[in-house]
Amino acid sequence: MEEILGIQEIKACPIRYVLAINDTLNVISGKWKLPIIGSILFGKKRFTEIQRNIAKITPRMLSKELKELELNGIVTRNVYDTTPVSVEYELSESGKNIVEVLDKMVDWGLSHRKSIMGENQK
Amino acid sequence: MEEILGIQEIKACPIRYVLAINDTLNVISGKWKLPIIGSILFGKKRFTEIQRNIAKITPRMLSKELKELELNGIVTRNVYDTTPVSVEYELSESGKNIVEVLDKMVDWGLSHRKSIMGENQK
DNA sequence: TATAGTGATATACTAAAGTATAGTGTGTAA
DNA sequence: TTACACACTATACTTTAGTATATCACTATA
Repeated sequence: MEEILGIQEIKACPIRYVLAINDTLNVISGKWKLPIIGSILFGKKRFTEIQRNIAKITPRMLSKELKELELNGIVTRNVYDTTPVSVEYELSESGKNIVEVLDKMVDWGLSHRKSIMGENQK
Repeated sequence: MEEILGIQEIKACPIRYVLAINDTLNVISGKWKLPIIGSILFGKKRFTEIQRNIAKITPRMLSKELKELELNGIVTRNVYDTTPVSVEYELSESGKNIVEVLDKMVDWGLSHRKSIMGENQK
């Protein structure tokens, strides 16, 4: 029943629904966006802290992705006038809410894994 | 409150949660996977029907993506022994359930869009 | 016999995403 | 004054994703 509702929403399929899905995908797809979101999910962090948090990310990628996330309103960049300047990155409200999407993805991912295991045991 | 629950789920952050999110992302990211899922969401379809459904997809891409979706257990391929053979593609149960994830993505995408509009009007 | 449809595959290419490595300007601590 | 931390940027490169175009074996219809 719940599934049918979802289907009908997509069935109506106005362009803005497709756009909304794409917006969401753009925020979370790519190799580094999720790790970055994960890293600042429980509080603001500085550039180098995030970098230390995420194994193998290069400063180039971190800088590039943070800029993109900021531009898209997912991350807020706070510059403090200390010497030397310190910069903290934080999730916006929207950024925090994405957790709801991630939770659904975890649910689906886990149940899909289970269903595949079941197949293999047949 | 609901948000906090989600956060704590991720906070525990065992490797399999991260894997689950990645599984889900792999199913829906890329240029053609969502259009393909959309095309067969309301019933099985044949190769050429899907191709006609999705503007500008090449047979190479459709073939490649369908294979991948089948391998990942999202799509089922049914071959009928007619002359010439006809092949129908259909979403698996898991494939159908992904709609729940998509719905959440629509919700977040729309509310994020709204929040950004609000910013611009300040 | 020619033409078109079905369900693809092969080869070669371009574009986008990501990596490697080095370097910048500022300040602090030994 | 040497060395290191911070917050990056620049240049060049490789890898992956996606495109373009041609072709295949088969069959049905004109």
